[in-house]
Amino acid sequence: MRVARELLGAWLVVRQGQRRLSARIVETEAYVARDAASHTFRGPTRRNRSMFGPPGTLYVYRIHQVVCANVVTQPGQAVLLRAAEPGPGLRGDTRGPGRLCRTLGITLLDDGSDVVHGRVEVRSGARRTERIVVGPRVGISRGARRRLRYALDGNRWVSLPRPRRVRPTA
DNA sequence: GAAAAGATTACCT
DNA sequence: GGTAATCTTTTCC
Repeated sequence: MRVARELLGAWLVVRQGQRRLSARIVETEAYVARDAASHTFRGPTRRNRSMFGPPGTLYVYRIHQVVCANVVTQPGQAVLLRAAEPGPGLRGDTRGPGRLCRTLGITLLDDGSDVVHGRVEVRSGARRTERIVVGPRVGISRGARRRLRYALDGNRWVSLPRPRRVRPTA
């Protein structure tokens, strides 16, 4: 979950042919070991196999009609990218994990790729002075109370409901 | 082989 | 604020 905080402010860059779509990550959620809400809770399956890959692996899965993207931190653990602020020239809605992937063009084909050398790239950038807020995770029924959701305080691209509690330690 | 649930989103009242 | 859409993966018989 340390990585979940470090990813805040990082740039997500997707190569789309000649174009490069970029957005700045403003909201994440951590899914850790022995976490009942995690897809890895019941062991490896065909869907979550890339989540057991090495750190830096992209885990993309489908839910309902959309796909969501995660960055693997340790085998079996990952950080869900929930929202981002559109970069220069990027238009579209990137508020929410499904819309973020749709707007940036991330698909199931990117599942298992490397976020350093792959088509979908994460560039850690210097975070500004924004504070980090934490709150309960959303959209899940098990382990929802754990405060593993992180966001940049006051950023308008953070999805609702917004976390409110300012993180205790700087 | 059949049934249930889901890390969501959009649209209705 | 509540519910439906929609379909894949997982789970159970």
